[in-house]
Amino acid sequence: MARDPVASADMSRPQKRNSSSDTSTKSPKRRRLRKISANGRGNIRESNEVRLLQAAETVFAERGFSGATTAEIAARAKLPKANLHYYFRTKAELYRAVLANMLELWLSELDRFTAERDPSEVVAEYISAKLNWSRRRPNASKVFANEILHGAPFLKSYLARDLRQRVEDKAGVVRHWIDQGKMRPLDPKHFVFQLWAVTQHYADFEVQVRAVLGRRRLTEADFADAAANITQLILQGALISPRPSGRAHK
Amino acid sequence: MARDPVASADMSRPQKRNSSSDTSTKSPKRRRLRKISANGRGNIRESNEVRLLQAAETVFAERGFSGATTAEIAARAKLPKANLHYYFRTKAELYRAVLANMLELWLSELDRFTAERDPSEVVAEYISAKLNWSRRRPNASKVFANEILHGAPFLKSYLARDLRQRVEDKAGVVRHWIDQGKMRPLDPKHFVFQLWAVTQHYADFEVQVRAVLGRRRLTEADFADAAANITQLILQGALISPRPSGRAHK
DNA sequence: GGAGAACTTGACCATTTGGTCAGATCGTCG
DNA sequence: CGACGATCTGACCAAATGGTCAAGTTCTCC
Repeated sequence: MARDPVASADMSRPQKRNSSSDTSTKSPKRRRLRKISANGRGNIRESNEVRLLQAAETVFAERGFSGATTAEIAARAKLPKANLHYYFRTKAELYRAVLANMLELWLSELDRFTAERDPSEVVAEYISAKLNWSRRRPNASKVFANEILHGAPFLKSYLARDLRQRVEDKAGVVRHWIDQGKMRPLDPKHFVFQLWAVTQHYADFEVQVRAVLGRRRLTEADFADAAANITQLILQGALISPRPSGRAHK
Repeated sequence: MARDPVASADMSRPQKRNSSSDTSTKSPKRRRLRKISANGRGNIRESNEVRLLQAAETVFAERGFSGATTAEIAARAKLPKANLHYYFRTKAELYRAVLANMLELWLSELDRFTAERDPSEVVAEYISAKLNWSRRRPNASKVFANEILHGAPFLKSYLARDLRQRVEDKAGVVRHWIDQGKMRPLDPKHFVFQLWAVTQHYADFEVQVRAVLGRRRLTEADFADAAANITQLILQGALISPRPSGRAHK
């Protein structure tokens, strides 16, 4: 129950004109205040919003923002189209909600990058976690990829503010590890890009991966292979395993 | 809009132009037979097709297949829309042309993977080459990425045939290198995925990269940094540099 | 029990958009 | 020069689609 992802949708409620000015959400008009009778049960709104969000994630992933139709989303959610527009006034608002819904999850994955921890452990964990997202929620990744691919009309400010800051911070941690001789001297930001690239690839380019591997679907084993390969590549390529010779470790 | 653009060859659209005058010479799949007067100069058709293809690449990259409008493409090519449809009967046909136009270039880059050559040299070259494509023709990469992202409706067969076979072949080469102790024992296909992922990332996720790096545009220096990072990561992570002492690694 | 909010939905509508057409105009070659 | 195909293009059109409405139906709570 809890895990209400809709919470983040808050910011997308009072949506209005869009285009590229996303931060301007001033909420000029409070949406119908939801009664939400304390009744712990049967919150119709929540139930329907979740269904719509899930359907939307799938459709947006498959068709992109322009290619997706509210009719198809509604159909997939098994609701009449007019009902979809009752919960989400516009396609853009629904799209925003889907994005917000996912960013919340992603951003936090970088939290484990802290100077005190051991980089090889952190990196291995991160790869595993991101790869898991690619496996469990490929559509979320695809919607995000599609958004970025087309110039991030809705996420420009998110990228420039939150994400940039976050990476800036974590780059500091990586730099610290480098200074400590735990990592090779590489550019921290590019290192992060590389991590993102290889892990998200399995969701975004899933069709290609499947075609090349000759699979009808990517199996758990395929992801295990991917994880093993990526981990080895990154750990060997970017980390410096504590050698008996040099300075102490841990 | 057409539900499924895949329709491999939906040229069934009867042009109903007339009933005979066209010599009914549908001989080769080729459309209207181009006179191509030996006139070495001013081949109008070619000139216009090129302009349309370039405009289309840009628009498809920015908007995706569904989001792109033939009107915008035509405008960008500075031609009336009807003229666009004179050269490319449908949006799908134009889109196909854009894709084909690029695959031709990409597929060949893998040619350098031959057993005789030194892997570290080959890989470094490949990374550099792919990264160059990302820099010089980001739109081509984006159109491709978008196509794959949405299930490769137009490229399914290409992926399953040509690409798969090509990777299969090159995987053999990588395996050979591994057997020779020149590379670490990794999965060859996943290794290729990793190469693609990190290099194309700079074209497909350009906006994100720019945002995080705080650049208005990615500079040559940025790509140099990327190349250095990727090369180090991959070479250190996947190759085994000839050690004076025994080959014992690990 | 019933007032009013929350929710539902079929019917509509204004735009957008891919694609067509028929009548010009241009270019080339015998 | 004249024929004829290649090229050009403004005007259209039918289908698709985002979004609106107003008339219901269901819930909640006093």
